[in-house]
Amino acid sequence: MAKRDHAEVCAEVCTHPEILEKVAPEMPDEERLYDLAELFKVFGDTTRIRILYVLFESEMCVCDIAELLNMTQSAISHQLRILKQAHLVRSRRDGKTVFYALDDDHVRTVIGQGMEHIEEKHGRRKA
Amino acid sequence: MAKRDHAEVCAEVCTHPEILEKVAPEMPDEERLYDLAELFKVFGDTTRIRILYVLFESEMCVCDIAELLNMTQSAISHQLRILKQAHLVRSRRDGKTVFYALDDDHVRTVIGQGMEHIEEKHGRRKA
DNA sequence: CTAACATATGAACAGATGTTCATATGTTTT
DNA sequence: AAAACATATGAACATCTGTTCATATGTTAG
Repeated sequence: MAKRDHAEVCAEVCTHPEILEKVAPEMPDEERLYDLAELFKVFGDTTRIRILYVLFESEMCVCDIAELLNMTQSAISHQLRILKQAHLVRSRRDGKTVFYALDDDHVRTVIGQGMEHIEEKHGRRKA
Repeated sequence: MAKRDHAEVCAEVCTHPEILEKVAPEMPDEERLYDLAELFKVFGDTTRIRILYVLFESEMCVCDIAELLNMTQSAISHQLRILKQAHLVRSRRDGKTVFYALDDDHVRTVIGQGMEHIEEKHGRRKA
């Protein structure tokens, strides 16, 4: 037993294999982690972030959002669909127009934390 | 003044233009919003989320992470670079090995809120 | 210095993503 | 019913993203 698979050598040498055995069972299901990444993917687009910010202020129809963000109605509609599927916005129909609003308080928290993070790390004003 | 550009008709008709004027000035700089989206983009990948989760437990070297997630050392290293650029992890060298750890408490908060969100919306256990 | 090892990085490729364009759906008005 | 309007959606296209492969960098041991 002089040698094993080359790929596995490190795990036995470079640090503590007992950590691996401790951490592994603590990991959430693959599916949960996948869903979580999918959720953040939704936040990870400028257009969608801008839409969410706009909706912080008040509910709004597709056309207003498009006007406000200076984008196509189609583009906004596509993005709203994604936001809705992620349960970040909800919609309400009133005649011809459809109003969108934030669906969830987590949106504010998550975005707030994100903002705090970048202001702390990026935009250091003083020492 | 019977008609204007077709594209702008909606904004004057479908809802309240005064909202547009109220909301527009409340929007953060384009640059801030861009940075925010960039940050969430970093969270929006399964591999990186898994890395962050692993680091919840303890600091760890590249090789251990690769082993734990059953991925290439190269792939992990690439992702760690992205996480580091986003100030989500920091690294410390000890001889040949480099240890990575969470750089920020916002990471825990953001991921926590994300988890809460999906558990609430997705994984409804009962009515 | 050289060998061995842990990590980093550049190029390339496949797959995912956002916008546009054309058009469909659904609602109100006449 | 038809016209007008707000919104939704499918296909196509260009761009971005993550992994792999090969190799470079940096550190320690001999």
